[in-house]
Amino acid sequence: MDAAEKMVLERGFAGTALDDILGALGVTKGAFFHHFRSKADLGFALAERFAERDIAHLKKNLARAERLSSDPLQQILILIGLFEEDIEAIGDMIPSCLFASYLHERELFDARTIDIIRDAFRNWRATLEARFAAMLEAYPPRTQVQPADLVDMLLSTFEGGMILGRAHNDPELMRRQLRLYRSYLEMLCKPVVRISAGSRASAG
Amino acid sequence: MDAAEKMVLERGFAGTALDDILGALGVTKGAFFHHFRSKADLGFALAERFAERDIAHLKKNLARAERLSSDPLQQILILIGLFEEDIEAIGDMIPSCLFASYLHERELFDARTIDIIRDAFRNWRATLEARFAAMLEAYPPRTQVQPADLVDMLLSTFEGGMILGRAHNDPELMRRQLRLYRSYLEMLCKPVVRISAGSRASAG
Amino acid sequence: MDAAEKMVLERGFAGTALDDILGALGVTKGAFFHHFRSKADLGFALAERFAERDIAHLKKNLARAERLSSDPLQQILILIGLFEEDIEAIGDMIPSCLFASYLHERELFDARTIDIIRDAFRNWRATLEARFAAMLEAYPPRTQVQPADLVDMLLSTFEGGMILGRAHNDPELMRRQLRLYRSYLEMLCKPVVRISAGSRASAG
Amino acid sequence: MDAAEKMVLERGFAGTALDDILGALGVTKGAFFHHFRSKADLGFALAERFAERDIAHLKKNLARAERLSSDPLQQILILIGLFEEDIEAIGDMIPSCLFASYLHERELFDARTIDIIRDAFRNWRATLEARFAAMLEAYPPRTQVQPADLVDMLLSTFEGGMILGRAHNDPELMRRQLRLYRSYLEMLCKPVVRISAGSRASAG
DNA sequence: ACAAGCGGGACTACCCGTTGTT
DNA sequence: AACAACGGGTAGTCCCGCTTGT
Repeated sequence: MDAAEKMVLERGFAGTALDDILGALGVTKGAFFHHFRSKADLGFALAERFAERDIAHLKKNLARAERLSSDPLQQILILIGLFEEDIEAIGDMIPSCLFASYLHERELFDARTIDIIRDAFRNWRATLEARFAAMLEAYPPRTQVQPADLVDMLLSTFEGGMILGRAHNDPELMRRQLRLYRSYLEMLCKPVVRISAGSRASAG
Repeated sequence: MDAAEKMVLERGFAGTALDDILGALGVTKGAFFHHFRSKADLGFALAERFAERDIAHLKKNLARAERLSSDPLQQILILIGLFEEDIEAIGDMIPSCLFASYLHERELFDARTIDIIRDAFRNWRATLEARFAAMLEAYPPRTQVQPADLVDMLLSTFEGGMILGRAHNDPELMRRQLRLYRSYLEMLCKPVVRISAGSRASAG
Repeated sequence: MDAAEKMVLERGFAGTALDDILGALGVTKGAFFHHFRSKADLGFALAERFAERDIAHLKKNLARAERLSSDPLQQILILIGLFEEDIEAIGDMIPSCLFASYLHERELFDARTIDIIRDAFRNWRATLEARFAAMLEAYPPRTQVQPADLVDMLLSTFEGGMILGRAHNDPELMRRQLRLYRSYLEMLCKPVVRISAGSRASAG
Repeated sequence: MDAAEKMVLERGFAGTALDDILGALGVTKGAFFHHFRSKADLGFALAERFAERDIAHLKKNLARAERLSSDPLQQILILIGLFEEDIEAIGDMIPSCLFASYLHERELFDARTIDIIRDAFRNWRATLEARFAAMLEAYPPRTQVQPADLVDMLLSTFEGGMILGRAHNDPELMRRQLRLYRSYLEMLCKPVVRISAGSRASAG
């Protein structure tokens, strides 16, 4: 199933033949069709599994961040940092998102599968929106922003970063984008300090 | 060819049968294979065309932005605003990027086609990096940032915004993200307002 | 598979559509491609099978000839006679050689398939050369000849005879050629009769 | 047209696409179909041309042989020698016979084209049979043979030699077979001369 | 629960011949 | 006389899912 996911991420769902997956795994058709009703069913299961792992990953890092700090801003900054670490951990491989892949072949999937994807993204929002709201509450932003948009911006940084990373074949690219996003949040939430002369804040 | 692109964007390349494209256009296979050596050849031509239009679109908006202001920061802010307008103009349809689609089926394409994509992204960098550098020169940023990363962040906002927009079926999403990106640049480059009372920055 | 061979022998490999073969056999394409990777693979299998039968046929007749006589010359003459009988047995049908057919479409086949053919011909040489050498040893020939060339001459008589037989639509033609070949060997190996005046040898 | 013939000899007629021939020649379809009604028509024309050249080649060498000697046996031996020379002249290339090629795809051709081939072979017989008869008349053979069979044997040596030559990729093979054939004729026709002791005839 | 083989259809590619134009 | 473009049909390949047997 990991193998299936990997192949789908490299070739797309339609571009991955069942025979290829099964051949690579040494599984026969008979075995496959015992567990899945159809290829679309496998697609659905892959999406479900990906969504579960995805949200579990988020939850895990979030829990760690919350243990490491009780400050709403710090929690979020740490969360992003943890994601950066995770990406670094996988080395030179550029991660890829099954959801993005599916969305580029949207018409091939039934509504059920697409719902999984939408729910997954909503789950991120549901999980993080309150945290971002708390952060904005605690650190009034210089610009008025919606917590939901900040969550989307994080997800967008993931999705966009993966695509750009693949295009440039640069595993570091996404981490740089995440750092940029983090510095954005810091800047957004850091109160202006200057008294008189035009000194300038320098974020770390 | 527009039709072909549209179908590929909805179903992916492998998921789009030649018959579907040709049937929709009323073209016969004989005619098609007279002009293209293979389906992959069509894929290449689509990528080429998309890259040309993509960069032409950037150049056009960039030229307009440079006519509207001579300030480096303003030019970039206007540029982003023009993109927002363009997105608004297409209404409820959520735009999609052929490059992202191809990258999700990367193994199906030959190196030549993938090169087109990488070159297109490099072209954005090459075109905008100097402008962002000029902007940072004129408006020293609060945080040290690389111009190239800011360009990537713009592209990432496009790519990520399209994916999220599709996931939520929300045509407005990407515009909100672009506005967020714009406000980020403003914040980054706007000199610190000098008030009196000694508030304090707390960096992480 | 017999049907496939027959059709290929009448129309050539490229000239024989898979549909024709499958249609004649009542086999579906799905079934076919389950057993063969490609049409070329069928071509290879046909060549292999033909080579096996070919050499088995030779070996069988050779064994029979060796049982029927212990004289090296007689063994070879008998061998040729057995081939004549076999040809006669198939009646009015003119035999045809898959190898010759393939060699006339050589560029369509991969090296692997062509190797099968070359090996088959070498197999004839390897099997018969020693016998011909023994024959020449026992019956010093009037003219110096190489055993390998005599083997080739036998094969050439087969190949050429089949082609001429087809051209003239004359099933007897090859048998006449084989008889000619046999009489040549007899003449070559029969010691000169010593009489007095210029009498003449008359072989049967 | 030479190019067409060459391609057909390497790939067979069905295996040679019109587009390939035309592409190799830089000719367009329009031009082709002005001169030929169909591909089959080209096939016919190729056969005709090949037959003409073939018989012209025979006639030319025969005329030369007849100028070089007035003895019927010598004429034939010289004729064969001239063919050997011609084969040697083309170097390492192994000649191939369009007729044999066509006969291996017989069902693809109409009767008209096959007739060309049969007539060509008959033409050889018609041209040479009388000469062989004269030879046998002048030099009573040791074995009773039909002149027509000796002609066929010559043709068979050509056809078989070409096939074997290709199989072994040995340009010399056919020449060795022709020499063997020549020595056969010499042996067949040379009167036995010995008076007493068991000397032996040596052909040259 | 799994394995092997098969069926039928769809897909890409190709190929011969034609058509309208120059 | 020649050409570019095209049409219609077919060839080979593949692929999903079903059937049958263990």
